[in-house]
Amino acid sequence: MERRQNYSRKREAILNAVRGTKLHPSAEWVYHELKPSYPDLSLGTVYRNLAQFKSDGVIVSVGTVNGQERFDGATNPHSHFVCDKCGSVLDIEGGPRTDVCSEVSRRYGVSAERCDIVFRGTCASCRKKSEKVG
Amino acid sequence: MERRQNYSRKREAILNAVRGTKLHPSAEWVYHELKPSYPDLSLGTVYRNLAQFKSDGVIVSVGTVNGQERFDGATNPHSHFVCDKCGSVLDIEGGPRTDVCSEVSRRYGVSAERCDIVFRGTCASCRKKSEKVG
DNA sequence: AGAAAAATAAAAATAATTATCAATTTTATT
DNA sequence: AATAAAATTGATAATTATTTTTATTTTTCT
Repeated sequence: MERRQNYSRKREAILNAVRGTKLHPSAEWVYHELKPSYPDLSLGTVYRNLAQFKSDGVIVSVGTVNGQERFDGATNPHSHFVCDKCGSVLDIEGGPRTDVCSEVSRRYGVSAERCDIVFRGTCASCRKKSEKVG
Repeated sequence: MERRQNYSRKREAILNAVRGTKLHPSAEWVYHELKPSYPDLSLGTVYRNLAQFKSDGVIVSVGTVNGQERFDGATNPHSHFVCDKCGSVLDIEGGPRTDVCSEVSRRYGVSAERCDIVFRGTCASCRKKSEKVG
């Protein structure tokens, strides 16, 4: 008989933590989020499980922001906005991504399976702060 | 009188190394590329100058591939393809990026200045290799 | 319950990047 | 060309994010 997956409490909690926020969290964030409820949680476990989820396609990597990899529990095709000032990540809905992927695959002879679109600039909140100061 | 920039031999060589390749190199790559011609070149100098160029907008970051930041000396708007197997990065020309940026800025109240589109999958060369093996 | 397999904690190890600082190179001035 | 001032560098240490290791614990199977 084949093994079940996801049969650890902590593994479940890690996945739920990623799915339960719009913050596109880092491993560190997940760790600190769960530490109160799971006092013996280890940071290595968070990293190990996030890597597993990512390679299983259960979660997705948004890329590296300020040196830390950020994750997204929503796997439906969408883009992201990253604030260069505070590093916050925002979901951007829409966009004809699968079309573009097959177009690129054909034109360049590659096999483009995913297409990550990342907008960068200043988020609304940081824009307000800049106005007040400068 | 104001200071000139770029008045170091090594700094110039670093910029030329990035501009002179389509490989979208990492700091390490640039270092090994220049080491023969500049035997006393230090890796820290490469990192320091790449960071400077990047913040000056003279070069651009393609993002992190296998834990290493990759750079592009071409700053004209274009997208990239990253091979998940070998980590090679390919330029993808075209795409209505500035339009999309202002659209996103308006819709989400942010200030999207750049839009990085990264395709991921398997490159032509790695596809061939897979065919031979599997 | 008890054995086998998988997952974990804690700590050490790695790898990429950044900071430090004395020495060198470059530029400006004489 | 000599010199002073400023910027840049090499070498090394320090950080930081992430991965690996191993003994122990948890989970599943019987």
